[in-house]
Amino acid sequence: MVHRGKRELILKAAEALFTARRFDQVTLEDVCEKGRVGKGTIYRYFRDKEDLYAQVVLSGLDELHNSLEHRVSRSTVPDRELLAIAEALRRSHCKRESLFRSLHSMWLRQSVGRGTLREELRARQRRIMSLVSSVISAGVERGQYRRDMAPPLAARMFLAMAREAIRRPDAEGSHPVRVKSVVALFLDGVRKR
Amino acid sequence: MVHRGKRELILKAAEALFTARRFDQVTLEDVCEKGRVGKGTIYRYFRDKEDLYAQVVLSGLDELHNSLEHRVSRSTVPDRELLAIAEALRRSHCKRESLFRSLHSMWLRQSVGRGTLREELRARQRRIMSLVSSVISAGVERGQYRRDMAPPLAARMFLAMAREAIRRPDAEGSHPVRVKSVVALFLDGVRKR
Amino acid sequence: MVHRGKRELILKAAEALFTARRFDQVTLEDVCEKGRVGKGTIYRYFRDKEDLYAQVVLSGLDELHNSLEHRVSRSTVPDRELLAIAEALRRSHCKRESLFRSLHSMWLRQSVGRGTLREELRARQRRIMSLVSSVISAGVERGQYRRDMAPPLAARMFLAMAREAIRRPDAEGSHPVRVKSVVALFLDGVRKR
Amino acid sequence: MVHRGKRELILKAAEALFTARRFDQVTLEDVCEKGRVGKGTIYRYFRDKEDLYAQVVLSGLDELHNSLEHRVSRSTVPDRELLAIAEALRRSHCKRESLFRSLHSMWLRQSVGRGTLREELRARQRRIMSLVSSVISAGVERGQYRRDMAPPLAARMFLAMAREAIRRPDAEGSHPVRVKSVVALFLDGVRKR
DNA sequence: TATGAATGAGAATTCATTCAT
DNA sequence: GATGAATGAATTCTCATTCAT
Repeated sequence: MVHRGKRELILKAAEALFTARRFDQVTLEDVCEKGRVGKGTIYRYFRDKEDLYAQVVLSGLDELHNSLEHRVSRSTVPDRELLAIAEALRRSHCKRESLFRSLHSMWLRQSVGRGTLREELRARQRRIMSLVSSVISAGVERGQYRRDMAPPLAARMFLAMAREAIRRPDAEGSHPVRVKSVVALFLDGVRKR
Repeated sequence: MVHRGKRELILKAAEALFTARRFDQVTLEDVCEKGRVGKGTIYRYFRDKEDLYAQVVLSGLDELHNSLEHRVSRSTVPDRELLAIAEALRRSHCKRESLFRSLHSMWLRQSVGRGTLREELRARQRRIMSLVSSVISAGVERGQYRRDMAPPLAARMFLAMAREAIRRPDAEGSHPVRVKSVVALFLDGVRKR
Repeated sequence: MVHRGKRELILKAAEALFTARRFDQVTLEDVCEKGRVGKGTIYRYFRDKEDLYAQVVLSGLDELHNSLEHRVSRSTVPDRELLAIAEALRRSHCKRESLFRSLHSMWLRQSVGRGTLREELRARQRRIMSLVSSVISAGVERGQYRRDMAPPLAARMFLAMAREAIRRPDAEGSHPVRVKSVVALFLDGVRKR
Repeated sequence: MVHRGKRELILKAAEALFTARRFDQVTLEDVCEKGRVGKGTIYRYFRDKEDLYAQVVLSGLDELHNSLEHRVSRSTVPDRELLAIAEALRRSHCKRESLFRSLHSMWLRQSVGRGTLREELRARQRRIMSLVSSVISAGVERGQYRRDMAPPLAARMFLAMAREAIRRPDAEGSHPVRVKSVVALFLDGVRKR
């Protein structure tokens, strides 16, 4: 952390705060204090509070996407790739504990940003989605996965499960174990044969 | 809708608004207008804005739980019960379109309520969770479901998937169809045999 | 306390509260609770909160005046009468501990009531004043008191001293003793002869 | 009055207003207007309205104390010092007409401030009291004043009389004259010899 | 007459945003 | 560029007052 631009400093501080608390419970003064910058400085890098919030989310999604893409591009066995993705999500989660939960909740809440921003957010989400979807498609094409399960829907389910498995509260087993169980569940279901 | 207590009126109005917008984007004046009550009336029934918010969430979770419990208690075939639950979730969603998404995002965000309220919220979530969990347990005991999949974890996955399937944006297929697909996925996984 | 009219009930409750706290720190709800009456009832007997306040003050001054008048009319030795008045003030103080301080502070603060009320208040104060003043005048006429000390001014001083001697905080000696000292001071001053 | 800190500006404005009207009859908007500052500025210097009120009182007492101390330290004849104090009180009164009455009424009313503030207020009052008390003690030690009159009690009486003499309403004689009469009364009493 | 639920005007307070330094 | 004191628009919240029962 030799030298980081003010913008980055603010972004980090805001990320930590927006994740821990609600939008209205984070004041720009909080951000300044945490980021060790003056109040006016924020306005040099971000249009307003809303913009800062959006940038936090976007940068988080970008980072997540990069981390996933990196994993996926290597292996070519779908099962393994899915496990790798789940693992990547888990690591990303551990590294940025806080943001993850925040992203998740923003993922749902449509009310982030107005106009263009909203669209950009959607685009990032779709990008991640289709990355997973493409892995499943590959599995279907190779004849390993069921043809009657639409890959985009399956991808959404996969991500939903992965996220849920990673979230903290009072769940059984350690993270890595749960992640493995979940991938297994996704692959074979709960029903006995 | 002959006569409904003011409290209920306020709750309904607040539910609609809090779901559509962020906490800070809903003013109490909005709630008054929508609920056709005076500004002060809110404070007769709720300690403050924060409390109103919490009550909205709690009442939503209660309603959901009741709806699910009603479904579960009849059938005794786990597969069918799971489908029934998914259906109940879907209907609950359609009936209270808005709240559902809100609940979902609050489910994640830890920042609802301080002290007791937080605990109460947790309790409701767990109650719903264990309802589903018990259905899966029954399946395991009957030898229909895999023994190596912990029911509580499976239940969480099931709910995560169901929620995700029900959420609106740009997904393929109609709701009922997606719900069925998802239950199928949960039961048998994506892998071919 | 066989039966007391609602008006009296409210007055008593208000007196206790207005004395203990600032005008704005007493809500009509407090008064209702203490007086065991409904909120609307207050408005049957008093125009508004301001009026209630004024009535509390006026009734307190009336009671004080009656108590003093009673004492004065008997004795005819000014010295003794002054002592009697001081004693009466002290008793009145003990009996209605709270009101006394309140009266005292209202005595000063001009901001009680608007228009007629203000005048009425002044009238009561003057009535008490002149009662004491007449005692002093009598002393002057009898040649016992100095002719160069205007009775009205002396009366004001006497009351100011008496009040101060009676007020609570951290003063030396018991009440009765202090009262006696003060009358002595008023009669002969601090200077040695 | 080239440049005065905002804090001072606010304090002056508040002092004038709080003295003329009751606490609840002074709005912060009034203070802003009078002080020519923005509404938010008040909150940079004072925790809340209550705090502003308390600071007004404390600063008033401080100023009064300084003014008295200045007078007392010069002369060494008790009689003259008492007259000087009374004069100082009168001037302080004329200079800050309004505050004086306010101070007086707060002096009595216990309901200023909670916790520490209350204590601070008491401390200032005692400081002024003991300043006067020390002058009287000196008189006693020099054999000029009666030994049977406790200086602290006498001091309280002196201040009570001085205050009363200075207060406006409908009193006979000009201020300076009344002040002199009062000191005379304090020194020699009303009784003829 | 008595009541207290309902009301909304009005005040305190907060905090994003600006701008002189 | 960076800063943070100053601002006031916007919001929450209180509570005197009304009025249907």
